[in-house]
Amino acid sequence: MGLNSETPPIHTETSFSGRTKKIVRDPCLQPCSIERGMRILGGKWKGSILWHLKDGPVRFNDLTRMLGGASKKMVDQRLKEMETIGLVERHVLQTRPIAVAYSITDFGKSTLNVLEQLKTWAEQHGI
Amino acid sequence: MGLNSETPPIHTETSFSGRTKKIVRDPCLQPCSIERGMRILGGKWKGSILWHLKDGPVRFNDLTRMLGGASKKMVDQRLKEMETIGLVERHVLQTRPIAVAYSITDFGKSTLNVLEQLKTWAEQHGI
DNA sequence: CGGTATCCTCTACGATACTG
DNA sequence: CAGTATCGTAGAGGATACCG
Repeated sequence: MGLNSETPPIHTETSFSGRTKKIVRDPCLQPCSIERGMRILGGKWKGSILWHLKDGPVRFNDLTRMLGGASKKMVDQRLKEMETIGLVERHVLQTRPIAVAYSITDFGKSTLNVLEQLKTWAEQHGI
Repeated sequence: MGLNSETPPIHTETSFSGRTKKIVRDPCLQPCSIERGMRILGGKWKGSILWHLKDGPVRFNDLTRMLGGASKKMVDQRLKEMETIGLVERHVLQTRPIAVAYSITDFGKSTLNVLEQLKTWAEQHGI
């Protein structure tokens, strides 16, 4: 699964319409694949979320607690982003009160190597 | 080389002084090492910079061109951050006009595994 | 060439309160 | 419980101009 299959070009276009200057510079269309990868995983809580889901589904509030410091709003936003990308899945459990669990997809699992390396690196260097 | 050797605690402290509410929440003091690692490497251009320096010193303007879309200001900021952390080194070449080259340190090289994994992942999944 | 300085916009993110 | 709504601020980051 992928988002697009070709290396996208740098897209820096400047158009003038009357006095209005509009610059189109899509931050995801980067020439360097590392940069593009970082745009997906490098967000503020994304790596951690993925990591905390690796051992099984986790419920929303539990997740926010695990992240220690992230507001519900932020976690919600990141989860939605990651759901549309296909990194995580959302499951509604029919209970009262309602419960929602998030799980990692196969695509999400494909990032765990990278994250593990990052974790190892961080720990080895006392980050 | 490391920044600190122990896992820092969550530091979320709320203090009231009169009417003023001040919340201390240092973004670098995260319980999850992945999150902390991301704070170092996950910044907007840091991974790419490191990657482009891996084959030898690169001059400032060349670097900005390689990054394709980053302003001089941004590159400058990132480089300074990364210099103080010890990821890169700055060398002034005595020429006219002046030339400055940046190189990767040993500590910087220690990140290349992670970045390589990220690159591979991104390319395999068409990111 | 390798930056600084200035200005300005936009959005990331936190706090807080509310809802089905 | 799992969000949504609203508001507010700090800072990220771009444009532009200037300098030794």
